[in-house]
Amino acid sequence: MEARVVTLKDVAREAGVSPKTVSRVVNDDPAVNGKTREAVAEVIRRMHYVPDHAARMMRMSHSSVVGLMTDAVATTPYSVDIIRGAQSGLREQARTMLIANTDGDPEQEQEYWQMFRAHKVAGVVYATMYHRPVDLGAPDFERGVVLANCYSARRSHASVVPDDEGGGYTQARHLIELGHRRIGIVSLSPVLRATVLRGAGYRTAFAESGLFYDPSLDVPGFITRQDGGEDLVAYDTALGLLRRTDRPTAIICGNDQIAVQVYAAAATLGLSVPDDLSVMGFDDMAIITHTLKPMLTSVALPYFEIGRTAVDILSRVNGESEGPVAQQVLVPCPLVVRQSCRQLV
Amino acid sequence: MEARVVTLKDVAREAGVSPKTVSRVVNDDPAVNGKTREAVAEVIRRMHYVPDHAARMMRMSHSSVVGLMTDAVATTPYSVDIIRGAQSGLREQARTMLIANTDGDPEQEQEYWQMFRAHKVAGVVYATMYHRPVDLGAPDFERGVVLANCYSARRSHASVVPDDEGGGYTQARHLIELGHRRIGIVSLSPVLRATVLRGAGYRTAFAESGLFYDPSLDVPGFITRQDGGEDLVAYDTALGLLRRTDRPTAIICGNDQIAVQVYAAAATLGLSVPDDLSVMGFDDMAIITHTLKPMLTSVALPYFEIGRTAVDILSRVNGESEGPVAQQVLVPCPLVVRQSCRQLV
DNA sequence: GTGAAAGCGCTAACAG
DNA sequence: CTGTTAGCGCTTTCAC
Repeated sequence: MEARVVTLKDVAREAGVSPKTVSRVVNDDPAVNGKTREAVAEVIRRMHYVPDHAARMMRMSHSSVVGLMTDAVATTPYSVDIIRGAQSGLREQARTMLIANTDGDPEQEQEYWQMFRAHKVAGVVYATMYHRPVDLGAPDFERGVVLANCYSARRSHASVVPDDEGGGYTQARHLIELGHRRIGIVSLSPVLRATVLRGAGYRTAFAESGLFYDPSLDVPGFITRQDGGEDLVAYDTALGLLRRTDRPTAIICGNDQIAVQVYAAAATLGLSVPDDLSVMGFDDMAIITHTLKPMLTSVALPYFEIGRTAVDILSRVNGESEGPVAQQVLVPCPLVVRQSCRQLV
Repeated sequence: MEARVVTLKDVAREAGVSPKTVSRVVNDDPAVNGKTREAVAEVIRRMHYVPDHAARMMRMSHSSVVGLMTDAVATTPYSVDIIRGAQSGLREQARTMLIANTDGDPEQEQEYWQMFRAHKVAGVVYATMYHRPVDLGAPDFERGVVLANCYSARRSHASVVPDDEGGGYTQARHLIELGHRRIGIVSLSPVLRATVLRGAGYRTAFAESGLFYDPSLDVPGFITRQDGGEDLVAYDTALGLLRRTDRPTAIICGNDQIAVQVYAAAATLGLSVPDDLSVMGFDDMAIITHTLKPMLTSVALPYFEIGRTAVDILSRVNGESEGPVAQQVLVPCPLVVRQSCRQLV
């Protein structure tokens, strides 16, 4: 059954035209007679002809494939949506995606850069699990590179990151609008960029409303150990916050996982969410937000949009589309209101 | 700076040998003098030569790229590990992966099959989010196809699926070994294959130990609506179970999300886990198992292994490696013991 | 509008 | 052990 794959030539012979004409039809070259085009298209369909990507790529010396390099994105529930977003954008551009997961290993990363070069990929989206600065291992990569969820401290590459500061602002602002004046914060590890940026957002929102930012109400939910591991301490720190005589009426969480701990701490003290305590999450992970009772109000990390935007920018970087090249894009983090925050009378 | 890419010929000229010799070095053909090889390798390194994948592929008429088609795997926290596993296997085979996410849309799937053909992929791993039967849209696809987390009812393709029955057995067995005799079950939607298979596992374990399987102790945690959506009813059904005068000493959950609800129901009734109630999860999703207090004992869905095994089988299906072709592979679901199940005295 | 010729970068098949 | 020749399937260039 080793049926030879049908080629351009086969189609040409069958259709009684030259290979070049078939090529023109395949590539939507307008310089083909309408009738000829139809006839050829018919033969193509009938013979199930599919253009050989390799041959085409060789001739055109670049591919319609985009490389996606990730440290652990494909690996984590948090950020897979970057991939989906990228895919969605590429589909519209009739391109496809070669995926490389480095697990954070520089050696693997080096290998994959090589591979991307070998494949002559049209560009690379470099995505990270955490929002952080990166220093690319392949400064000599010829094609466009766009960073997703990370950025180049030296600004050597375009990047797309979540607007963490805006997200923090949104968290605080929503609670303030609901009438809360005494707001606790259980944040992510202080070593994370997100923590710093969101902190700035909280402060702006507080200041706007004449609220005093009280550092003693801002406690860590995770602590990064020397060895790089993380300890989830949110239950205890939240408990501390809630045991105060002047306990906050609302708590802003660094992520939804922390919110779970805050719920638990509240339950331990017999406090009800949202009656006695409003809780605001971050990330909007469905698996948590929908599982908690009451369902968690959260600010979403727009991973899909990030992936999507990254490939859009990529096509511009490579000069294949119109518009100015955006060096840094901040994607907004939208508020998703559910039942964990209540209006204070 | 539009520096032309360095080719085999360039390297050959520079090294003073024929192109074919360079080709031999690149491909580790033993028929090359050690000294020549060293010299050529040196030039390759110096000139940053990377073999052109397209040209190579064209000549060899098949690619080193494997296609991964998924409905929503890349999309969900549950099953991304299939991708990681596949990637890990491919890396060892020095291959790479083209990824296609159909979002369950048959039209997209059709498009992507075309694309895989155009790329002359060496084979395709077809992965689904849920363990379920599939009917492939591309019966005429020439290369090997291996199903991951799904299977062909007509047995037309090799498949790799989790051993749900064994997993159910493991859940029940562990509790029985801890001395539990009265075991409740809060399962996934009864329409799911996993539910049926695990049910068989429970029964086997019960029967083995002379335990009576009481249907009234087996309640749904999710209910599938007519429109295909799912309602999480585990909190209420678990409450029902725990309010019985002859309440179970342990509950087996259909997944970790259900376990969260069971914890909540127990808390509502003032029951402590694991002192008053042992809870057994399924899936072993770190984000849940580690967040719950006490941490959840669960049976893992071996997604990584499934992806990994799928590409291993693929290389055999294509006759590129030794060993008999396995038509159906059941990957075991290992028990992960944490603190939510206790020994009954 | 259409076709003929050339060649992209590589490797299979054969010589030497 | 090494080199030569040919050609994979397509697109570019330039004729017609």
